[in-house]
Amino acid sequence: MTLDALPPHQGGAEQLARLLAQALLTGHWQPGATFPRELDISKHFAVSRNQVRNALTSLSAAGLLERTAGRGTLVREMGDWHLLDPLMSEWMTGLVNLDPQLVRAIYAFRFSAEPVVAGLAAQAAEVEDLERLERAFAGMENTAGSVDARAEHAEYDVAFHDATYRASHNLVWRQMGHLLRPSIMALIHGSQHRTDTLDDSLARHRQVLDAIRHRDASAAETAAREVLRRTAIDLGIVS
Amino acid sequence: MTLDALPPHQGGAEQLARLLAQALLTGHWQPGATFPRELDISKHFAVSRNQVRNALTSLSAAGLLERTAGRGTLVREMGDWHLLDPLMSEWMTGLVNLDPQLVRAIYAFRFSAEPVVAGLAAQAAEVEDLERLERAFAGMENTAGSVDARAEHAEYDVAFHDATYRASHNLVWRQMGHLLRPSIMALIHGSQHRTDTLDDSLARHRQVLDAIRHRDASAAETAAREVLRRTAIDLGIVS
DNA sequence: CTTGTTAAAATATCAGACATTTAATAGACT
DNA sequence: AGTCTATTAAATGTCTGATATTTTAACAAG
Repeated sequence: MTLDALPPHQGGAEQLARLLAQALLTGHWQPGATFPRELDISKHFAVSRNQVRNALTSLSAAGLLERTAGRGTLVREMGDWHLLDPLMSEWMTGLVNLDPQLVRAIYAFRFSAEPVVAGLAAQAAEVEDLERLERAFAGMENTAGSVDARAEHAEYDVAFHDATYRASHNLVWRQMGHLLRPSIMALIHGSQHRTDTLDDSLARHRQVLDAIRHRDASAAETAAREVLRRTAIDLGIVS
Repeated sequence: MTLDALPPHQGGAEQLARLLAQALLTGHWQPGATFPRELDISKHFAVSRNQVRNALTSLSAAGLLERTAGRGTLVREMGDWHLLDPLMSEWMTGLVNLDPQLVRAIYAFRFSAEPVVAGLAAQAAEVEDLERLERAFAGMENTAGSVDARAEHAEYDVAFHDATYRASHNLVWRQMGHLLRPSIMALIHGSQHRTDTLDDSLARHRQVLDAIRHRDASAAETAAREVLRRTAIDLGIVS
């Protein structure tokens, strides 16, 4: 695959990194293939070799590329990607072409992990955590009806789950909140948005919130599982 | 804090990055403090400014530093560290001065996560996964007695838990295996190494292996919890 | 007291030469 | 023929010095 299929580029090595990363994430290059040379990228986008090198440094730090002197740059396979690198989450948000296998993997992770996280949150949540959760939930309620507030609703959805991870008060779990945005965003398309399912989703989120508020760990676990269950069934993760 | 307290340096930006990272990880600089300037580091270690910039790029990608043009380089607090970055795990291994709060956080994560992972492994393990687990367990058995094989025993211990994460066959869980090495290594010091507790540990690992082999998810969960329980009690994570 | 200007200091970027590593190729010797 | 050894080419890595940009602080003018 060549560079010609990519959109133009404007300003900054970070933008260039995002551009190339998104191309890699959506499978524009086969794993194991050789990536274009630095000078070719430099010519194509009319940027300095430095910018290219900075961008490629980010991509190889994220496990998307493997560079060796003399040989060139190789495209790594999905299993080598650093899915928990915050940069990866940033690059993934807004992509509608994400590999379904990847979406499934991330959601399967959430389906197994979030009940535990909710349980920990119920044990460790402080006042500010509850306030964050309540703000996010209120936002979800307010934006539930209108069709043109779907993006905003998704943001509150992300905020709710992220608040759950943060409420666990564990440094490691908290970092995984980064995965939420791409995971939730990737599923907006392809979901039904019927009013009854939306009400259902709201009710289940409320149960999570209540369980955490009452410091009931096992109730929070089952409630979190219920929140994710329907989508998990749709994705074939659980029956 | 100045650079004078750091050991000398030899060869490569990666080595320099490791050196500085380990200094940051062990708290040589206070969060919020300003890090030495590029040129000062360059002078002090007698390396080119390029090497310094490459090293600092890694450190800021890992969330250890925050660099802004004109202002300088600031030291970030522990909550901002990217604990799941593989480079971080590499830098942490071999450190005996790790912040106890960090060790506790990582272990608390494992204590909540590994039962789930073991359960998934019981559902998803394939032949090669079982072989990996058995090889690691056999290594643990063979190195259990001798005192001077403690390091080797720890390696097999890491391999066993890593094999569990891999057996879950989930791309996200698999990445978290990186955390195992620093977590296990950090606990070798300070543990008792009494023969009976070691036998006990071996027996519990065997139960995990057997549960996965028999595809018994809930048995694997409880067995994994038992493996981690004693240390969790010692660290005050659970009572 | 506020605003605008200037100067200093730090990181960011650029350009070009040079170094190092890797792979392929051509030759020489057995 | 086959194998080992130079040689060459091509790619990434590194160095150096100059320049650009950003931020902060000092200071002067209104």
